[in-house]
Amino acid sequence: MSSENQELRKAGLKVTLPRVKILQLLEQAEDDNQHFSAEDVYRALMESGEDVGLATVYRVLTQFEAAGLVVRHNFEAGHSVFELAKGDHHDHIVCLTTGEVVEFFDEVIETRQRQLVEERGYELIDHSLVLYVRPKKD
Amino acid sequence: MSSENQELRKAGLKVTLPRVKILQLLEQAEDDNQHFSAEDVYRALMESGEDVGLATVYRVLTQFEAAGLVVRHNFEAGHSVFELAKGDHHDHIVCLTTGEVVEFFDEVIETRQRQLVEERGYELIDHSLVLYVRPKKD
DNA sequence: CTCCTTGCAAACTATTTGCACGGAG
DNA sequence: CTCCGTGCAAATAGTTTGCAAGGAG
Repeated sequence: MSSENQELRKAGLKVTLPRVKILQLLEQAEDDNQHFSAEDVYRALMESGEDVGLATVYRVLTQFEAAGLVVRHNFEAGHSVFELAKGDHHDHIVCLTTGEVVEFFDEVIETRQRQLVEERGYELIDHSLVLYVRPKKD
Repeated sequence: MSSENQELRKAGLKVTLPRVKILQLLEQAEDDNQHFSAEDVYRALMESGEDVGLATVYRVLTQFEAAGLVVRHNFEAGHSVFELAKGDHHDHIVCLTTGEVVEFFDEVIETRQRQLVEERGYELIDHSLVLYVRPKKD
């Protein structure tokens, strides 16, 4: 019994082929390419011969997000990308030249954010930090 | 001769009614409401009796962005908001309860960002930091 | 069996573009 | 005058939804 099935059940979702396939795909993602658009997922499924509709991909990803299995990012306008929720929070560095996405976590920044928000009488619910970079030339 | 006209010329744009009106609107924005979607701008113009097409609003805002007069943000998926570029860089706190947007600038975070990117062999081109909050209940 | 899911197509939302006319310089 | 800029409608891109058929428990 694959672990995906249990994760799905735990999330209150029936174990169906599209859900299992999509979850597998996200879990098997290379370290350097863990961020997928709905199209990416759709294309990958097509290529491995799975006959899943794009609408289903969107539905499944949205359900996964609601269940906390997946996190949705909006690095750029016009489309979302999804990545498997690995429990740990992290922010992103997006390379404008190569499109590469690097994850990072920095306690100094995290702490400072909480402080700034507190000072202004708010409670920090979530945050999004994206650093857009280019390879250092020299 | 209004200052808007000069700003437009400096940006290499002809002085036309839609451009002047939109620029005025952005400049006259209240301190607590400086972030407009294209729809917001369009609606405001309609209400003041100006007959400008939504397509033109998009075109003008995009030109303003290219000219550096305006900055575009994607706080949430599905639509952009624009604010007048005031020269200074700042980040945003978005209240999930009231929709309010507060600007802030923190040197500790700014410095740290540059550091993190350098360490990884990149050059920081731009960044986007949005803190999503709720009013502190007590 | 009974719902939850799915595929497909149509619907939607935000934004962009083609085109002929109108206005700025 | 000569183009650039504009309004309108049609086109696009990403995402969502209605519906009837299919599948999980």
